[in-house]
Formats: sequence, C-alpha cells, structure tokens
Amino acid sequence: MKNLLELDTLTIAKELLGYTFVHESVEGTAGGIIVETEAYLQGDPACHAYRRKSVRNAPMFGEAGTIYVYQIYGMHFCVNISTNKKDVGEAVLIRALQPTLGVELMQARRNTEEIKNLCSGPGKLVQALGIHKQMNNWHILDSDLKIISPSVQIVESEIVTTTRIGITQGADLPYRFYLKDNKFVSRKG
DNA sequence: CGTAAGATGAAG
DNA sequence: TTCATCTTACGG
Repeated sequence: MKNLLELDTLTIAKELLGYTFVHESVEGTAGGIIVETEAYLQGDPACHAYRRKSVRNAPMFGEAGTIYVYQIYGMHFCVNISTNKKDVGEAVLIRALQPTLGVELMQARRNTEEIKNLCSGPGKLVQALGIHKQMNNWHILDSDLKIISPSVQIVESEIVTTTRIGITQGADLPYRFYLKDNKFVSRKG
C-alpha cells in the first residue's frame, strides 16, 4: 500500500478497485471491497482543488494518503484519499463498496436491512462505516481507516471506465472506474 | 455581505 | 422527478 500511494492518481483510482476499505471504530469494524472510484486531478474543473488552496480543500494538497472528508448538499459526506506529492491537489473519491465486514453494524447505521443499499454511493458508505468529519486531514496510515490489498489482483478487463457522476464541469472526462457487472456500484451509471 | 450551486439520497 | 439542507466560493 505504501507502494500504491506513490502511483499517479488515475492509476491509484483503478488499483483501488478490489481493495478492502475498513473503519475500525469503538462500535466495531465495518467495511467492504471497493467497487467504484473517481479521480480528481490538477487542471480538472470538477476538482475541488481546481482553483485555490483553501481551508476546505487543503487535505487534497496533503501527502498521498491524507484523508479528505467534505460535506455536500448540506447533509451528506464523501470520503477521498489524497494522491500525488504534497502541494499537488489531487485525490480519489471512494464511491461504492461491496459490504463484507460488520454488515449488521452497517445495517444499523444505515437503518436498512438491504445489503445493496448499504454502501452503493459515496454518502452511503461514509454513513455505513461511521466515517465523520473529524477524520478530515488525517493520514490514513495514522487513522482508524485501512485499505487492504486484494488476495486476487483485479485485471484490466474487469474494470469499466466512464465519465463521473453528479458533476457539470469536466463531465466528459473518463475518470470514473468500477468493477464490471458488480451490483454494488452507485445507481446512475 | 448576498447568494447560487454543489463529487447526494430517499421518497413520491 | 422532486426536495431536503447548509457550507463554501465568488461577485458586488
């Protein structure tokens, strides 16, 4: 994983597919297999770090592995992992997981029994894993979050590349990746 | 200062 | 398809 974080952002976004993303909290362990990601790059108008470093987007400029949690639409949160060197504002958004760990806990947090509805969206997985704003700007190696490499490596033919969800700027850029035929990816796509 | 848009989700 | 909900960025 130390290795993983040294790669370029688009490669990391693809590599992350198949990794297990976990949060170990006092309530218990919860997590799943990453099945959908999006990359946000320098010079990309959809990137929160497109214009200027600010209080909000500062974690994107941190060392690779810095956690970026932000609130969206006044009610949901999304989690990113900063990539590239310090002072380069790039990151990978974790968009969906296939639930594997702490399913019961995630069902309680999400208030639904439906496995398909636990982590099939960036806001959903944040809620299911109990990720909160306090983790913003921490480094993942120094946090309760973990990313664990897959036992069987994902091959290129299993990865689908498309445009990103929910953006208006840079809408034509092919920076979204998900596992082919996986039923836990977020809806519109 | 005022305000519009935003990397969404749930319900109708 | 609509609406809930509120912070941040940007213009005046």
